[in-house]
Amino acid sequence: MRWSEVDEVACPVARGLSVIGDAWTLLIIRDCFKGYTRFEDFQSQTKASRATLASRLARLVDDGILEKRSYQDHPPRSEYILTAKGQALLPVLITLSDWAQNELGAPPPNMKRIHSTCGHEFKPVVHCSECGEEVGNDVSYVRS
Amino acid sequence: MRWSEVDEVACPVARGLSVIGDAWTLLIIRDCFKGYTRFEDFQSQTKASRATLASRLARLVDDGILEKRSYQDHPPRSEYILTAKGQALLPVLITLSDWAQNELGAPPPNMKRIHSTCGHEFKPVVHCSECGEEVGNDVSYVRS
DNA sequence: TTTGTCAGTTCATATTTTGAACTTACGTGA
DNA sequence: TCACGTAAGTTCAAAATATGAACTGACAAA
Repeated sequence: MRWSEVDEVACPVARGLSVIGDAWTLLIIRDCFKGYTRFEDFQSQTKASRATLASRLARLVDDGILEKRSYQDHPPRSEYILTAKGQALLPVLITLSDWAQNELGAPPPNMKRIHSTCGHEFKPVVHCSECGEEVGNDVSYVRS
Repeated sequence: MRWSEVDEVACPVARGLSVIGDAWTLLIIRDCFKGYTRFEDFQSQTKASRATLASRLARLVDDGILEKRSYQDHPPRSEYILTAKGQALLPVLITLSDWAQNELGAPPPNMKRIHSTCGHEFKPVVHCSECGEEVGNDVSYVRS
């Protein structure tokens, strides 16, 4: 099976990965969260080749993760903005970043994550929707 | 820059993606969480080509995400088990799966996620480590 | 007039991925 | 004993993708 066909698999992880699971894509989205919006920004931040970058951006627009907006007509210039669908990826980025820091010894990001409501820099803590308690490694999967 | 060089970038997201950010890798890890351990299992579940699968498994072992255990010597047969580092990826998989279900309309997984401590199927809810309240879209990033 | 910016595209060359067949070593049933 | 079946890969040629560098087009600033 080609990677381009994973979107046909009936599994939410596979479907998610068909959109954001290849090289460079999540790096571009990370930059969107940092506030970057333009082609040249993405190029200098990710260092992906220009051709790859152009194709990734087009796919993300196609998939409704980014919105392409023209900010000038002559010459045509565009910027890319996260849609709601794209913004909903924040938890994925957060958990990935935390995993890399805890398990790979990756350096902390050069950005602080602030909970706007309380104003503090924070770590995300996962709780159980049913009992309200914090969830750690006490998760298991059973066939349904 | 080649994708194989992203591991040199000083950013936790990039470092994380250098390990799990390419096609097939996270799909293999998903299967590990489902309890699969063998080459043929991964092949029939992911449908990645055998060559790609072999190279991904080797990389995951190299990176300490999976442990390769021999379960028979003649002929040599191995199984792959998640290490603690690998198990720590569960939140990434959960958030990705939930995003795909909510935003892509992906079907629910064929597995139930159980909070062993309380015994219920649950949804993960992210809380703020500082104020304890639930965190939604009220997250912002500022340069530090 | 030269240089710079921006959002790409084009191109020839590398690198990766693909499916299919092959390998090795055993077990099973006829 | 012979033909299959299983398992974990490897090998191969062909196809698909990615790469860096150069180019484009339209403008702006020095």
